[in-house]
Amino acid sequence: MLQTSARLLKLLSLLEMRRDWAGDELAGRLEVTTRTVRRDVDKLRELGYPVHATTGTAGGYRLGAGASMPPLLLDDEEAVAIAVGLGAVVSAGVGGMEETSVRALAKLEQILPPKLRKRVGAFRSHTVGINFGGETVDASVLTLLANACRDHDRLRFEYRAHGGSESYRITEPHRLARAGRRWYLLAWDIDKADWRIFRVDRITPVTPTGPRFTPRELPDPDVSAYIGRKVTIGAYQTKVRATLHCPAELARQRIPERYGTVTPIDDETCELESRADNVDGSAYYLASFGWDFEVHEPQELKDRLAELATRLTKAAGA
Amino acid sequence: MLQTSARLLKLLSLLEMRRDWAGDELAGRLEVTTRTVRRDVDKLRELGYPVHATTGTAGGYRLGAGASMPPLLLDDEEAVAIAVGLGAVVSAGVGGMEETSVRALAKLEQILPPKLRKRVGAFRSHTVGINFGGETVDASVLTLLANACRDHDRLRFEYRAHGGSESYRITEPHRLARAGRRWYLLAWDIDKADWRIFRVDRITPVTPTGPRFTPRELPDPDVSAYIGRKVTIGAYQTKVRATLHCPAELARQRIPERYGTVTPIDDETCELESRADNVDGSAYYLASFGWDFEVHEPQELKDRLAELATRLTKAAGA
DNA sequence: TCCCTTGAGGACAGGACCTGTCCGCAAGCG
DNA sequence: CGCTTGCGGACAGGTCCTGTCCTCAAGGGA
Repeated sequence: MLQTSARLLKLLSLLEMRRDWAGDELAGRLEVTTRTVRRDVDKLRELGYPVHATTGTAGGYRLGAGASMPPLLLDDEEAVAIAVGLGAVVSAGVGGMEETSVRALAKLEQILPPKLRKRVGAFRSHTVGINFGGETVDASVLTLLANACRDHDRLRFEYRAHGGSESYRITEPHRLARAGRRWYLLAWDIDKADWRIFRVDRITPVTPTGPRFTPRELPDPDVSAYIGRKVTIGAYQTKVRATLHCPAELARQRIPERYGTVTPIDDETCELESRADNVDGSAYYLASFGWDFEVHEPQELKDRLAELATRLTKAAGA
Repeated sequence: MLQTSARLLKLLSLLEMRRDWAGDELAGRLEVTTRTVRRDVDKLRELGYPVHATTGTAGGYRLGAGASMPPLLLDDEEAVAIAVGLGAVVSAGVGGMEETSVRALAKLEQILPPKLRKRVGAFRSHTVGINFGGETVDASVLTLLANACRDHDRLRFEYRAHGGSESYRITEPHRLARAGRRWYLLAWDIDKADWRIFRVDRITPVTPTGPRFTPRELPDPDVSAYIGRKVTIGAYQTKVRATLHCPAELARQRIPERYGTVTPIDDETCELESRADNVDGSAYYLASFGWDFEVHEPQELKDRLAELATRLTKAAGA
């Protein structure tokens, strides 16, 4: 019964929208009797979505957190907000779990009504990006690649090689992965008849995507490791060592374990050790804490800091 | 029929998961005949979710983008990724549409299974935050406040006033809003019997939330404007004027309209004018472009840059 | 061009399911 | 104690669902 299914969905949407609902209200909204509401609530429960109910004057229904994830019923604005937000996170590479985020974003964008997609696009172009020293990647390119991987669609794109020369590639995209601060695409290059790793920020995809292909066996089951091996230069290569003039506890609060390790020296200072792929990023990151610090290595970072200091001195004026 | 509804949901989930599905496959997954699959597909279409179908050898079903947003069926990982990502965006205040993002996040967290919620929490604490000069706000505090506003739950919290003194507040929370780089809560303070505006980063909420209350008429229908008027100090108050040593076009590419206006001076330089609430933020932002620049006002920003330059000189070592 | 594959959809029959109505019960709350 | 609100059994009429069978239509490959 279509009406029943639609009503169940609507009921779920109502329950997600507000926390407490009286049976009466729900019945009114759904245009059925309260008896039917009770039955529908039961159905949701049978489907595994725990709807709590309380009796008495202030009673009502309330959707709880269950064992599995219920369908998310978003209104237009929320959908746009998630697309924009997730896009910002993904393209800046913050938050961790990058691949999954891209997958989720791709899923969302695929079913996003065109009207909303436009709004997302408009927002992305007018929004201050999170850009923390590293290059950002266009979120729409990422979702396009993610979808092509998922759907085994052949992909054609312009690729700007390191030297600046452009080439036209026809590929069978297999995986999207992050290494360091960059996104990479692992794909089978048709013309070269071999696996290639492409930097996503150098890709300009050609739409529409091509015909479907049958996936090949990957050159290595652990794609991240494979990319990490192949893309030797750049990613998380340089060791950074610095003394921070602040208590270790404070530093630990501000600096996530993921970024690096903090070792106390005395009550007032501590040592930070981490790896960075991007000297600029590290420079801004260290500067942003507001503590005094000294960098011991790499020299490159010290040079960059000196350079930055010069620029800022000039910027501050006479 | 429960089975039918559940099957429709499962069908939708399958269609969201992969792009192309053969009728056979779907029938197998759903354990019904292909005839029933066809009928179910029809039902989805009637519900407004456009399912395209192609005949022939490479035929199959495919979910398209419709007029309205279909329910998002996320797997566990995707749900966690969205919660983490959106949390990062919201607490850093990037991406725009802050209020809606918080609403969406609150909705998601409310139905997030406890197991996943733990994973989200773990991730948040181990993750490098986006922290661009401004204070970040705890995403879980924000969602808690958003939910309290939505559900009209009384809220108790510890509040650290400007001077550092703590007070215990019992409030009726009404709205959450951003002004400048900060989050504010507009609430009715029970003890003071008046409206108060609280900075979210100074709030430590006490769980659980209290009993429900009936919302009052807001002191001003335009809450942002109201907060903007009341919170005179800080928010987007200072005018920033700087000369950038780069072509105007380039600057316009990097600097979103939202942040400020760029006026060309000559082919090599341009002027940037914007407003900032946060001198630190502006300092890092300007520095991050990699162009030479000079700040004309405010003096505070120049001081900060000079200070930063000193620190960086020291950091770069002898 | 022909044939195979795959989706579309009408007809049919048996059965499952849904809904509204009526009613007695239980649990909060004042 | 009484009011409000949710719970759920029973019942009857009607709707809807499913599998089966069959004929078409539209791509794609040989």
